[in-house]
Amino acid sequence: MITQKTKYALKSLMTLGALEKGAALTIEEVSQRTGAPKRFLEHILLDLRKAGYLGARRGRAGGYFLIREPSKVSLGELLQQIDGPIAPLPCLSRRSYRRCDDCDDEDTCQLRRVFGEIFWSYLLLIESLTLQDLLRNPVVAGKALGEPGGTRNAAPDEMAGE
Amino acid sequence: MITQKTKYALKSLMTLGALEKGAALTIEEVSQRTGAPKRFLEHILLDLRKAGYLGARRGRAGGYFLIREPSKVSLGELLQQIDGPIAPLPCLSRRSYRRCDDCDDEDTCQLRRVFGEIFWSYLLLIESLTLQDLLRNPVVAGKALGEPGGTRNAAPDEMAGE
DNA sequence: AATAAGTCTACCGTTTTTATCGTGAATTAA
DNA sequence: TTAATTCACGATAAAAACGGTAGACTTATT
Repeated sequence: MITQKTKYALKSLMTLGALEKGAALTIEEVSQRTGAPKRFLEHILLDLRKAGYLGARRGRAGGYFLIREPSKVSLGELLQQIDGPIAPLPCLSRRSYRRCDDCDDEDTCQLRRVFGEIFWSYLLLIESLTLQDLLRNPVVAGKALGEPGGTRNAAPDEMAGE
Repeated sequence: MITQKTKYALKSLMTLGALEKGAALTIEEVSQRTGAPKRFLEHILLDLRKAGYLGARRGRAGGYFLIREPSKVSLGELLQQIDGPIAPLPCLSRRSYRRCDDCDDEDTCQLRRVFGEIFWSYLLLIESLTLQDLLRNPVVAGKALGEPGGTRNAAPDEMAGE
C-alpha cells in the first residue's frame, strides 16, 4: 500500500503539473483540489519543494508551482523521495544500504536473491514511468468508443488476486 | 520493505521445506534455525498452519512440517497470506477491495491506472515465483568458478538506485 | 502422572503514520 | 508603515502498525 502521504504528494504534483506555465496555487487551493488536509499538506509541499520538485512564492499571489519537467521526473525517484527507501530488504537498497541483522552471508541468502530479482524489475518499471504518465489522459480506446472490455487493468483471473 | 514477520515466515517455510519427508521441527528448533524469537514464532507458525501451509503434531516428537508442495506455493499467495493485502491501493485489491475514500471516479483515476499497471506486473512476477525458488540453491555460475562479476543482482547504475 | 509439545487470548512498548497547532518570516497592497 | 496574505518550521498528539512477551490451556506420549 502506498501511504496517504504519497497519495497526497502525487495528487498535488499532478494538480500543479496541469497548470499553465507561470501559474501557482496556494496550499489552500491544492488542499481543496486534492482533498488533502491543509495543515498536513503544508509539510508535504514543503518537502517537495526542498526536494527540488516545487518552487514557492510568498505573500499575495503566492503559492506553489512545479519547477521540474514532468517527463523528467521518474515515479521511482518520487516514491523514494516521499516515503524513503523502497527496497524490500535493507541489504538491497543502494542509497541506504544496511546489512540484515540476522544475515550470515549476503551472497548465498536466498531471500536476498529472490527479492532482489523482484526489486530489480520493479525498479525498472517505476523508473521508466514519469510524472508525465500520471498527467497524461489515458487513451481509453475501447471505452471511448463504447466497445466492451475497455483497457485491461485488473489482475488476471487465475491469480489468487488479492 | 517486507516485514520482519514475513522474513521469519519465509525463513521458517524454507527451513521446513528443506527437511526430508515425514520430519518435523519444534517451534524451538525452528526458532534456533531462523533466528526468530520463539514466542513470536509461535504466532507465525500457527498462522501458517491455519492457512494450510503447515501441519502440526503435539506432544513428544511433535512439531511443524510442510504439507504443501513447494513448487505449488506461489510467493504472491504467501505474501498476502502473511501480511495481508499487497495492492498499492485499496481499489486495486480483489480479495479486499475497498473504494478509496477520496476517489470520485475509479475509471478516470490516474493514480489507479498507473499503479494498476505497476501492480499488474508485480503480481505477474510474484505469482510465478514459488517457495521452490526460495529453496533452490542458486546456480551462482560465475562465483563458483571464481570468475569476476558473478550474477547480476544489484540495481542498474543509471537508476537513482535507492 | 509427568512431561513435552502446540493453541489461544491478552497485553505491552516502540515506531510510524497522519495529522493539528502556534508562531515566525517574507512579500505585497494600501 | 501597516495590514493582509502566504509560505516556513518546530512542537505536539492521536491512532495504527509492528515486534514481541506472558500465562493459561489442550493434546499427546511415556
